[in-house]
Amino acid sequence: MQKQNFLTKNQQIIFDLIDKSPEPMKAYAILFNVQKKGIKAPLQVYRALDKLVEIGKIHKIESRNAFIACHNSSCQVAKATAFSICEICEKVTEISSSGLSKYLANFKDKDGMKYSKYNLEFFGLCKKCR
Amino acid sequence: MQKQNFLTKNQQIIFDLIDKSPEPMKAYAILFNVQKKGIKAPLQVYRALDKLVEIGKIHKIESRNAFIACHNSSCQVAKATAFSICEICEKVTEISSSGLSKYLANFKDKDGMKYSKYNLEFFGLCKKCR
DNA sequence: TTTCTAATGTTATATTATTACATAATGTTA
DNA sequence: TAACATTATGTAATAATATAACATTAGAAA
Ligand SMILES: [Zn+2]
Ligand SMILES: [Zn+2]
Ligand SMILES: [Zn+2]
Ligand SMILES: [Zn+2]
Repeated sequence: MQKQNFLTKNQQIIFDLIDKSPEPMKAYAILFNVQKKGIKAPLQVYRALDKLVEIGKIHKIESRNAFIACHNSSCQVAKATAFSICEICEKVTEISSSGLSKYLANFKDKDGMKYSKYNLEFFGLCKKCR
Repeated sequence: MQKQNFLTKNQQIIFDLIDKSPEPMKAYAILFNVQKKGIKAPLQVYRALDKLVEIGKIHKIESRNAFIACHNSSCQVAKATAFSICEICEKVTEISSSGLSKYLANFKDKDGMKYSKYNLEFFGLCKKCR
């Protein structure tokens, strides 16, 4: 379940673009690409991005200020995300490891506090770049 | 060892400011604060920040575009960082858990790849805000 | 001293993101 | 249906974050 939200026109246009992209897309690159479809202003892009992030259709790669589509179709990881990022070619892969997500969801800080929301970005070299 | 690098004048001024701050500081807040000390331009701040991050004296909180001093005096975690962030008061605490850092350093992705560099940001409510 | 490198100073500009306000579409309830 | 609330859109302006380019200076090192 989840993720069956209906998207509005702008949200769908922007999601489709990100979903087709082999690499994370930046907001203004998205804007440039959707101008021919009538989305003319940054705010229109950011509003769609905010919503798409909120419902878990896309994720923001914080260290890159870029967005990728979620391909963890089965999960509720909208707010518990992990990625590997290649420092040469900038390829980003979403990690879906139940071991990792369990470990992090059960991690307790020194006050005994647990966190269900987190973002983890691993950096290294991808297969091609090694 | 490490972290015994000598800082230049600008680096020291900016580090001292961040180190005294109880919360993460943003680049332009730093700029505003150090203008009376002769640091007048954004680039001077960003250059010092880049260097301080590189040598591990400070860390960037990617989701907030802000910087905090490292207080893990003993460790080499300049490039393997974890934080908890309060979503109400924005308090940020650096997590130093050898269990967590070992787990992440030994984590293998589905290609068997390990990563010694990572950034993890947990989100939740701090003690005060709960 | 000469040379090399890292750091600095300065201006301009690029990139990323939000505020403010008006309008339209959609959903909910009476 | 009408009335109302909520969400999404359109548009312009601007704020906030970050870098490019180039000249100069300070230190290290040979
Ligand atoms: Zn995902
Ligand atoms: Zn690569
Ligand atoms: Zn640290
Ligand atoms: Zn708090």
